Amino acid sequence: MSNLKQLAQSLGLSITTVSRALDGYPDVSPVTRERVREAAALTGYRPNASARRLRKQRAELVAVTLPSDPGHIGPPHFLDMLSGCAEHLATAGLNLVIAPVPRGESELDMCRRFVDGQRVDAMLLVRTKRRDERVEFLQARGIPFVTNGRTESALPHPYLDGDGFAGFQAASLRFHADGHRRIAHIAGPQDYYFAHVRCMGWQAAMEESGLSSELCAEGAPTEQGGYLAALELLRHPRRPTAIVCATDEMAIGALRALREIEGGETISIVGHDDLPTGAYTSPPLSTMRMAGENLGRSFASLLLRAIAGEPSEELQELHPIEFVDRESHRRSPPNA
Amino acid sequence: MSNLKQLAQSLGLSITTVSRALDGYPDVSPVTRERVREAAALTGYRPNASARRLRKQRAELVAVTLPSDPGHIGPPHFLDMLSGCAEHLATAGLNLVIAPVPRGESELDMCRRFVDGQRVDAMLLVRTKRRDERVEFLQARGIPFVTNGRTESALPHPYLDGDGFAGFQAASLRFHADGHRRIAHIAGPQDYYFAHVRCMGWQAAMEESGLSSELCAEGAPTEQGGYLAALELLRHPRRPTAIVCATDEMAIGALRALREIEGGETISIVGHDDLPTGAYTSPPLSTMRMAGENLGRSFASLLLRAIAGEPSEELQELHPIEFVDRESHRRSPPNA
DNA sequence: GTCCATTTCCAAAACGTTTTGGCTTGATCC
DNA sequence: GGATCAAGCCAAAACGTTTTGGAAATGGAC
Repeated sequence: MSNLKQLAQSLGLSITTVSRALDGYPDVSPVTRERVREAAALTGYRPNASARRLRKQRAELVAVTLPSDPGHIGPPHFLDMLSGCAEHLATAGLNLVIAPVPRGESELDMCRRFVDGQRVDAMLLVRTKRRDERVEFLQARGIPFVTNGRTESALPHPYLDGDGFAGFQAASLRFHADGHRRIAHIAGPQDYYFAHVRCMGWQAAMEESGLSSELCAEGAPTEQGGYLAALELLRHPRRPTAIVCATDEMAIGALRALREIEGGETISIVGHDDLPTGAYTSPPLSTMRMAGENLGRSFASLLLRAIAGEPSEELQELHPIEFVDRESHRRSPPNA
Repeated sequence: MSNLKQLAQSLGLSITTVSRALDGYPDVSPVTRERVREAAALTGYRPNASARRLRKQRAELVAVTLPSDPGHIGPPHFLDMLSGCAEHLATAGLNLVIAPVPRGESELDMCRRFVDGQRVDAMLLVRTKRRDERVEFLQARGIPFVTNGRTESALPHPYLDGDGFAGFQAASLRFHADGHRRIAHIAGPQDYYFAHVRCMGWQAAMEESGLSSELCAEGAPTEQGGYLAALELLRHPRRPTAIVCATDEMAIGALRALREIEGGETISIVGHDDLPTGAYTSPPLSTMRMAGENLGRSFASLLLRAIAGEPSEELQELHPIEFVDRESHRRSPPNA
């Protein structure tokens, strides 16, 4: 509506003075400062965002790219995370834009568009792959970014991740300690870092316990993927007595498979993500979760510090994994 | 990186010509146009977003405000919807920013901030209440917007909604036709339009069938809310034999209550939203859903048409509700 | 050769802010 | 009384685009 020029004219002051008064510069007398502020509040003046952005050479925007597999963008609580992130970014005057990748375009193209048009000050990357071309691109361009999940990039970069290796190792060892000797893993697609590292954690536990690593089935990171993978495992001549699932969604699909197969209810299972729904499945799903609350806020904080120029090495958070014990991890103990 | 001036200089042309060549104006000769385009593609030139926005007086942004109840922002597939919306908006050069409402601030304040700073060209409102101050504000300001869900506003405004009344009426009548005579409703908070209208649909069916409307319990629109409401209903001296739940999340909570109570497994239940998880509950949850695919795209389309100035009356979509029959709606038929 | 129309290009203004580098004014100091 | 200084204000430039209103060159008609 109103702009600085009109406000200045109505006050009989220059644009400069009004601008500086509102920004609290010391070279404006307290009395004029107050006068300006009152007038601004009265007319509901707010600086034009585009103009400020142009002048300050900052987009005041952070983008997060969303993979566009229909139906499954990360875990359902992902939006909560984004929301928390956006909320914290807003306190620094930044807004979060969501940028789904249209079919036929790569996530890299998306990044390029945002970066080259100077549309964003930083980017948030999710679903990192072990070798992630987005990371390489942004590193080359020198654009601040934070990833949700690590990568195998040669150069260090800011990330926030859970220690999936330790988590899945511990979960598998727990099953071993409970007497299980045939412990299976339902793995996610191995080009994703998180899926790979969880699988490695399970494998390490198997080796450590002297157990076989043959009971591993890979599937899509969805209920359907978990369901199919579980069916595959259950076809094995010597069935597993416990299953460690890469995600809760996969675990929920696996639970369905267990219900459909005779004797399936005696098989223990554990997932990862702590989906709200997990408490309401039958049996209630035992699971794991990244420790720490309000992770969105942590992402925002990392982003802001990356924008401020802090070195990448200091912007890496590896959170421990904690167990959420419900019932599915201790069904009838194995007697074989 | 590079800007129009540099590009123009390197080509020995004026800024004007380069700009118009890239925009395909007819007063640039085909040969120079090609020359310019090649150079632009080569250097990866993209116009500075802020500058264009300032000059064109458009923010190229649409905001969606997110209520900040921790843990529950609409149904889990909400992000899919937003993603679809953002994707379609992007084809028109608009980006979608998510704007969670910080504690201590109202959704109205958020709207005001975005609108007065000319940060957005339009807004998307979710979780509409029957009387919604955001709607009133935006109408007064003349800012384009679309709501997810109707309101009781005096003036018409663009919306996209499911016909909850008809859906819940039909679901309740189906139970009646199946022989149920004690049909309960688990309702959401009644100041939300969707919750209110679903409750009304159930009530209408009760009247139509000559049944009592006493079996109604209200709760928070979460698993927990549904769980508690179900427990309340089951304490009634003459239990319901069927329950119509305002949302799937509430229905999933209610299912848990049914499992905990003796004889609960004979009670039929139906939800609304068609959450992916519903197919994996025990029993698989029968539910309802708004007809139409890619609703996000519909939202985007409505937004674009609202920005283009189409009258509100033509931007109202009321989608029918369709049933998704799984198992929970036909447990052992009532014999009382 | 003159005139007109068409093609092709461009200088300058505008969008609304922030920031630089002053300019006045009045007080203080010697 | 002149030099010095601080306080308070401001004109103008800059950010990078789009758009307006021509200007120069070309070609054709007479």
